[in-house]
Amino acid sequence: MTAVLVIEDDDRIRLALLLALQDEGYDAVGAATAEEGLRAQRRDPADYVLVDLMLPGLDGFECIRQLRRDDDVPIVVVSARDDTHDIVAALEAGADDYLVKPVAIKELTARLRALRRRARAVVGGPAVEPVPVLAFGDLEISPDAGEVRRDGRPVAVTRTEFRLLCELAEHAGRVLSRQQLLQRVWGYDIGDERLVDVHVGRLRQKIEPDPATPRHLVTLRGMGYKLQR
Amino acid sequence: MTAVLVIEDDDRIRLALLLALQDEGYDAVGAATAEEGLRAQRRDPADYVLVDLMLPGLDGFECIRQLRRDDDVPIVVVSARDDTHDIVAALEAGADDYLVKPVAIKELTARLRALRRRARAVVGGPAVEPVPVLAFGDLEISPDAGEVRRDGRPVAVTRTEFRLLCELAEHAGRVLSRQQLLQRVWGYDIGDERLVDVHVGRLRQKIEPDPATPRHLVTLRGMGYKLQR
DNA sequence: GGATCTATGACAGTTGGGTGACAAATCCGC
DNA sequence: GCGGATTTGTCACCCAACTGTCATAGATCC
Repeated sequence: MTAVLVIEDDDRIRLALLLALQDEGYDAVGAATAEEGLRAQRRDPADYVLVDLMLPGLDGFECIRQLRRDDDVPIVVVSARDDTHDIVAALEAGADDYLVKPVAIKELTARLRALRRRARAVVGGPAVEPVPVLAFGDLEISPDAGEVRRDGRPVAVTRTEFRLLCELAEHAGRVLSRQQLLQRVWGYDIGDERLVDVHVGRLRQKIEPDPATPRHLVTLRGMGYKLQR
Repeated sequence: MTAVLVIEDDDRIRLALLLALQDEGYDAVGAATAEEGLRAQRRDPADYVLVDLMLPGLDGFECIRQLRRDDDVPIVVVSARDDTHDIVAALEAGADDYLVKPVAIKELTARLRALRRRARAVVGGPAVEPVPVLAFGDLEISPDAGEVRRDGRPVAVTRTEFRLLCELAEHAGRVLSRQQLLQRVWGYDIGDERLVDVHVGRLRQKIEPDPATPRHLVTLRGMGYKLQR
């Protein structure tokens, strides 16, 4: 059965969603806080996660980022706030869809089905499907395969380096500030920005032909880092 | 460049969408009917398709089904109708997302990016998100990339110069007083206005073919500076 | 021609980023 | 569990690049 995790602090709404989803044939479980939800998803991963934005403690955005960090589960935001800023921020954080309360259960399930078509394409599909690769000149990154190659030869990078690289690759050509990187790779709200420098330095040692004069992973003084061709 | 096909019969809306998407760095093309859109997509497949539901002749639902029949392109419905029935029907027909007019362009592009994360896995999909560029003749400024180009060649500018340039570019064609620039670039309420001169001068050295007779970054004596084509 | 506004070169103080060293934390084979 | 290897985060130092100030020269207006 398809399992859905509903992270929502309002008991009435959570219950209503759970019942409606169960009516539609889903195996729905609830969590009242982000922390609880994250724990539940780690323990027993659902096929979809519904998350509210305004949660006590860890808020929805942070919750999304943390979910996304170690899971590719489709995430749908269900929020009372109908504000472009929130929508963009939630999607940037890693959400797949954003619905404004009150939601029609039929629409919700239709959107879940639409998401499944895409999500399933990743895991299922033909066995010999070409692994998606982001290429930057002589540099190749396969986020799904967890692999980095230079000139076709595999390069051993650590997990943190890999996440950092993926984050930069995902936004190739754009500057990402140290803050943004800390936020997206480490999930820190605040923290020592120099940490990013160190990992960028280490990454350069591995992926740049000449680490002293980076060609791909470049510094924009005062702004941040970016990955380019 | 990432291509978007916009299928929408209302000329005004189609044009507005095309312009907004082009501003965001997409290669956007339009079609006024479903038939025209289908033909365009077969001839020269875009990376995303935006489609209206109420189209003359073949309607949006049918259009989606036909697109879906021979293409896995992400499809986003942009419709004036905010009705659960329509939403469910469109998603069932094969659409990936559904937005209600009027759409915020920032939300639209955020949703396209979110879709890309999912779609990428299928066929390699669109590579990386395009980076918006402001163009002034031979001068290109890309706020997101933190990059300035002249005649296509990158120009190294410092952070302050870059901010100054972006501020001027954002209000292209309009005079900005030294006060305004100080306020917006430096955040000073008061301060030495000469400071602006110095940075304008440095910027000219870098972006003007002949810094002594500026063509883009011009002085309006007694008023301030402006950036023009 | 004088007053006012702008351009620019020089300079010193400051900032920002690269890097190596090191200790804590984590992983891994046994 | 245990011990070594690897990874991770913190720190401090150094250098290069950047910034703001000032003085002077040049341009423009009336």
